[in-house]
Amino acid sequence: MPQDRMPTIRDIAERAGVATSTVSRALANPQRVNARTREKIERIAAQLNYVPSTQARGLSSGRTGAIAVLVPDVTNPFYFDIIRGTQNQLKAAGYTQLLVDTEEATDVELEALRRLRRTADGIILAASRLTDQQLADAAARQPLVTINRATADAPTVLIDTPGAMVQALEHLDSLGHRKVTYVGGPTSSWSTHRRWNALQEAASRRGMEISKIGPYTPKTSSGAAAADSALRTGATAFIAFNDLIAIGMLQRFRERGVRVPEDVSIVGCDDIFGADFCNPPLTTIASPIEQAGRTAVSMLLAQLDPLRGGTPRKLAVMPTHLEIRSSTGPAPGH
Amino acid sequence: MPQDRMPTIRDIAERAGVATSTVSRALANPQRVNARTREKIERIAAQLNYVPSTQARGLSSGRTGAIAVLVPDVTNPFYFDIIRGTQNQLKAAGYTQLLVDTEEATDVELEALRRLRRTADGIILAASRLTDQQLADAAARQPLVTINRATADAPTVLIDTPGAMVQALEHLDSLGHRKVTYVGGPTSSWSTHRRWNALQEAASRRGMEISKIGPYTPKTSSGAAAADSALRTGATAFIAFNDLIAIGMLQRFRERGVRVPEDVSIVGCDDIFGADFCNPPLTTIASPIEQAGRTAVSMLLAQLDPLRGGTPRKLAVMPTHLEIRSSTGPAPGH
DNA sequence: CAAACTTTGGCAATCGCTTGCCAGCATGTT
DNA sequence: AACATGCTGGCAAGCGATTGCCAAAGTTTG
Repeated sequence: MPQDRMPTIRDIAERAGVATSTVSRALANPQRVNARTREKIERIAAQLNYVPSTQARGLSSGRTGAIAVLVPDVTNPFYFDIIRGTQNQLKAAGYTQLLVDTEEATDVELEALRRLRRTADGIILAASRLTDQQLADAAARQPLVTINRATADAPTVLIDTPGAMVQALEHLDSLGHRKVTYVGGPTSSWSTHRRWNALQEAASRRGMEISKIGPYTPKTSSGAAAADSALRTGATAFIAFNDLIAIGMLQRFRERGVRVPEDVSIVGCDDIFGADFCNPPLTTIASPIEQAGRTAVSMLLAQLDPLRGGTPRKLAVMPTHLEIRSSTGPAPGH
Repeated sequence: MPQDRMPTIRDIAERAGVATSTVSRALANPQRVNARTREKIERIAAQLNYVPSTQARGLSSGRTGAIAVLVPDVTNPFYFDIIRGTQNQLKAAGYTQLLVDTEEATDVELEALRRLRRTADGIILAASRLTDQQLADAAARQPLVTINRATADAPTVLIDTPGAMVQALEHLDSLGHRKVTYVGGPTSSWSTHRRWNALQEAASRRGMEISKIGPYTPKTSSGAAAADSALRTGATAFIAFNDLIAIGMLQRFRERGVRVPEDVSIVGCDDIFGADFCNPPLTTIASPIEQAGRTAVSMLLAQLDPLRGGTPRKLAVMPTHLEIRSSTGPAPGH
């Protein structure tokens, strides 16, 4: 692999008969240099197939040109969409995306944050497992935007799932379900508490009976246990923390011969890839996940150079809606 | 955001009363320095919450500590498993993962490769759309490993899908299908040609009739057109380039009232997330995708420091098998 | 035509860390 | 006792870009 020394601005400078500083300016600051000189330099650069060293540039400028995206689990389709959103927007802005999987673990998250302090210009933190204090510390050290984890210390993108939870409850109510169970996500997840609170309140307002089981890991494989446990609550409808769990439950119900939606109804959350083609297709809370990723990037970039970005928003709330498919139906005996 | 100047080895050196070179060595090359000095330095470093600058380190050492992973489409679940695999292994080896979406476009891929020459220590190129010549050039410039794209110029990880394609054909044959259609992927995809060739050969050996339609974009949304077109071939069984297309076809058949597997059988490829819970569950060619990602990383790292890695392998072939579920059944009238 | 600007390009310091080379000292070897 | 070795740690030269400051040349202006 004979990768001969890469050309530097110095090589260009020599061939062009100018100083390196002129080359640097010609490339980064075109109007600072005479058009003829610039063209000459550009020509030589192209000819040498010159690529500036991000490293060296970063050293003097203090920026790395990279933004890190931290997600709890890269394989969770929910985060795919986030990543797709950030990827798009970052590329458009000329940034590189560093993808980090924090394995749903606080310490991994903290360690990543620490290392990245020098490696990335900013961080997008999806569904952080950190405490308020830890988040505040992190935000004080580096530009940060959180997704689905509100904090006073950093701009946040929230997907308004709780809002649609209420819709889901109404939907179930109108189908005659009086007793509903919420299938909770990981205890460390801020979202699951938020959703449960919204549900509780809405249920009591409508005089519906609601209970909670869990916590469950947000994977389809948790669905079996969740399904069994859910059945024991005696509820006729279940609202799952997310689609992964809901899909897992669907599979388990099928195994056990419990018919959906004839015997029980089930509502998922997120409308991830697969929610529309599982069996039966899942009624779920659809969220503009990808857009959340894009918005997070915008908010972060605005924070990075406040000059251009206008007033940086501190909070963006993404609208959601209930996507009714076939996993919900009339309560038995209705 | 008052991120006060970050501590450097110089700060540590001052407090420890040693030279910066000693600090550098204490941190990077522990046995090169007296134990007492080292401990002192380590203590101060911890106390200052020191994080070395990857940039500066890279400048002098010439390595960036980052590996780029290029995939044609981040939202394709197939690549997500690859990404999960690389992510795991890279983290274990202390590398950072740069994720780049090449948008199934040759020029985006080339440009990314160019930029990354200075930014990453090595590249993992999944399902590259490059020509042999372009690949050879890239491989000559930087350490490179390809996945599902064989080339003589770089180590390669291949998923032996063609092997299992033959199994799939046997399976269909034994169910009485005599006429099969292959639903092809993008023309620029090396894999689709490879699969089609394997199928053609196996079909002629077994005296089965095989035809091809396509190309189709590997998304579920292509499935509708694929399904309609597939039906017109008069075949009773279809083998799709990948699960995404297969799942899209499943949906379309359902819409059109074509029963699977009673009327037609369909085989997917990759066994991605969702293949087991779609309706009906998809018979597909299961591949150890995540392991392919891990293997690619190992091969790349072996290439990066040949000292440790032993003989770097030039080719790894991942075994596959046919996962029979419910989308295949006896041919009509059998 | 001189004073006052502008434009253009070079010099050199700097960013934070690594590393080759050397010197001082403690040990070990004849 | 003289000399070869081995440990440690400091000096200083990079790595490849950016940028403040300055000077020479070119333009405007009064």
